[in-house]
Amino acid sequence: MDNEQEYKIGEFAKLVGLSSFTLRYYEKEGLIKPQRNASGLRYYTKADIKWVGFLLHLKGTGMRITEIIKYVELRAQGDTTIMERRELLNRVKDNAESEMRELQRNIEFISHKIDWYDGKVSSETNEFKSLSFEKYLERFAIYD
Amino acid sequence: MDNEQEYKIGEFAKLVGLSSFTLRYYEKEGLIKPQRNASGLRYYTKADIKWVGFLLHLKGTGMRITEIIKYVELRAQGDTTIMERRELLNRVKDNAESEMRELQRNIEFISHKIDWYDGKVSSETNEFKSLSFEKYLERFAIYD
DNA sequence: AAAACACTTCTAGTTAACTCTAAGTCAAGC
DNA sequence: GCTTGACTTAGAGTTAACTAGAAGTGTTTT
Repeated sequence: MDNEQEYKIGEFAKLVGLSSFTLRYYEKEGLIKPQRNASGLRYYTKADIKWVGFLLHLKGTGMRITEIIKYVELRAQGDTTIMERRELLNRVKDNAESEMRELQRNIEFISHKIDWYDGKVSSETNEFKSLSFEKYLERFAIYD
Repeated sequence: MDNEQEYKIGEFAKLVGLSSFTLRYYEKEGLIKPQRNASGLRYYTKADIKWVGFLLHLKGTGMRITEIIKYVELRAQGDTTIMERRELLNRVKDNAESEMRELQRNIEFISHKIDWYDGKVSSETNEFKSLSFEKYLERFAIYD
């Protein structure tokens, strides 16, 4: 098993889609701890690829870097913090889910607007009262 | 019909959930054009409530203010820009939808993690290889 | 041995969308 | 008539997460 492949910061950056700047920044913040070789150069492994993948998933749910740091610190404290970590993730998940419902509603709204542009919405099925909205826009258009 | 209710900026701000600062900022950017009374004070109407609602839906799909301004300008140019506006909204919608799929994936990931914390994921059904992830975290936890 | 890349610390700039202050005037509501 | 709120312009501050540059040294690759 040649599992012990090591990557220098530049290669690793390309691999995970982050810049070297960002990787050093994350390290300074405590999010990544690459190893060092005899000359002091950073080396990243396949485990780091997974870890960064995890980071990006957390970030993708809207979790702030400070929260991710908190998670990492809790993990470092061992098994006594398992419930706390679970609850942290649960809060993050709840937030992400309500963000998603919100996004869904906004997409629906904009879809109706597009349908209106396509002439697919008749005035009797027009939930969003586009016509009065358009009337507003007409007044709006008067100005400059 | 007492439809012609008018609101001063402070009232209106509370009504739509924005600050007076933000309303003046939006106005400066060209997103809102409230009317003025004889003394020069801004007055907002019910049409403005709808308009701000629309704005917030657009903003909620990730549309930038500069894009919303572009939309407003297109509308002011009249019916010849209808297709352009439709396509603008369509691009915004596509972006929002792919953002939503991304968010969905991230939520799924985090849900799996929570399940793992709950001990609900057995090692044979573990798609996300949490165990090796945890092994990584163990190594990670070595460092202070 | 030269080019390309990595190391350090420190510091400053970027971006979007606000958010607020100053300073002085004016209007509205009780 | 006093308090609260609105008006103006101009400009500074905030936030998060990068992003970059200087300046000088060391390492790796070709």
